[in-house]
Amino acid sequence: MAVSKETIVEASIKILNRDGIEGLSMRAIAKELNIKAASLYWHFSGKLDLYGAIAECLCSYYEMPEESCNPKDYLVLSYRAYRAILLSTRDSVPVLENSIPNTPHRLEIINAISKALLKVGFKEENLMTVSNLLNNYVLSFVADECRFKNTPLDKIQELEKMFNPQDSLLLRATNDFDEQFSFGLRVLFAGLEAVDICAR
Amino acid sequence: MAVSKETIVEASIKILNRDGIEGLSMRAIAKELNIKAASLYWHFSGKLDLYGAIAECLCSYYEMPEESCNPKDYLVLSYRAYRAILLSTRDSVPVLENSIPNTPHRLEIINAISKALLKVGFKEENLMTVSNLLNNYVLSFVADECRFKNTPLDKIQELEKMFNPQDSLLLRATNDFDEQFSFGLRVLFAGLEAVDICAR
DNA sequence: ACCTGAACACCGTTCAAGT
DNA sequence: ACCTGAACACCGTTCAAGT
Repeated sequence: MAVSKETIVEASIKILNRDGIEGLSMRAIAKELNIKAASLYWHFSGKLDLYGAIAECLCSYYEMPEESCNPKDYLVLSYRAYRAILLSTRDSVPVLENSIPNTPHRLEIINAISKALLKVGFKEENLMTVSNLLNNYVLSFVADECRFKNTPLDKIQELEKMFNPQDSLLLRATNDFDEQFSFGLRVLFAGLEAVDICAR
Repeated sequence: MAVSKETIVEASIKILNRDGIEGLSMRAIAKELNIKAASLYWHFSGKLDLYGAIAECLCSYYEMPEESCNPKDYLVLSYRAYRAILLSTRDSVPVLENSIPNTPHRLEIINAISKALLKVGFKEENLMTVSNLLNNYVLSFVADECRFKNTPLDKIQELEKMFNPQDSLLLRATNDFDEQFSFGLRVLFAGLEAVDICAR
């Protein structure tokens, strides 16, 4: 049974979750599929092309919120769903960052969010700036979140002592990631409205 | 004449500016200094240790703004200076991201900014959250800025057409990076105040 | 104290050749 | 259409040995 783009992507995601992006070598993917690394180049032009396919697959699981509700809630729900996808697969952030969002599902997400941003009242000329700001927020938040979750407790306490010689404020602050993520979103939306590139 | 940690870092920065982080291999650094790659391991425990030293060196050029002016201006000037350092050396962002900020100059910057954030009125329990938000903003902004500047014009126009079938709004929006950077900072500060984790 | 040679265990990618 | 063997040009890191 011949492999396909789909089975290669599937195997890649399996390896990502097991070994992280460090372990995602062409040879490792090939081994997972019982073929040789060179064969992968018949399906993909190179590693970045494969990253693009992985990212596209991840984004295909994106659950579009209901159109009906008000556009601001829609945006918050969109970004929550975006984060959920990023959290579902280990090291998804560098995969997304190193691939161009020119595939159907990724463009669909971008378009849906762009439309909602315009509905909320952001000026069209600021659309790219605003969506970049929000996109970077989500990506860097999740990257930090994963780094934190993959750091052993003693290392964290070591770092804590450096930044805050008193006591462990850091841990208390960073424990609830859902709440922290929502907090950041509130900050960004409030800020964007206040700086009145918003029409209303 | 034997090399030292300093000359190794110097050579590394030279290579970064010339070839980017892809070109910064242990062998390339050694060649630049007319030694062999294995020798570097007498000075540094590994590549991440070297990244830490490069980051520390870059941060030593940080120009602390005057203490006297009001704390909010101080913060804006701090983040501008931070961005200036990141822009001064190619691919500095991944170097910073992959090293632990436990060296003197980096801690100095973190402490100075923390103090200013508290002065502005942010609650101590939110200090880490707020400074992470701002730090991530600067890093991801500069990463995008560099990506944009290193992308040939025809590639950019190709992408533009994908996101905005009408015309080239993107280019107009992203031309002035200084202004864009300040815009993002204004958004974040306005948002942080509005979400009233700010005491005043 | 500082450096090297040689090796180990890897990478991504190419390409003629196989079926 | 799909895969392989073999090679090319690299990596980071270790370690006994040299001066």
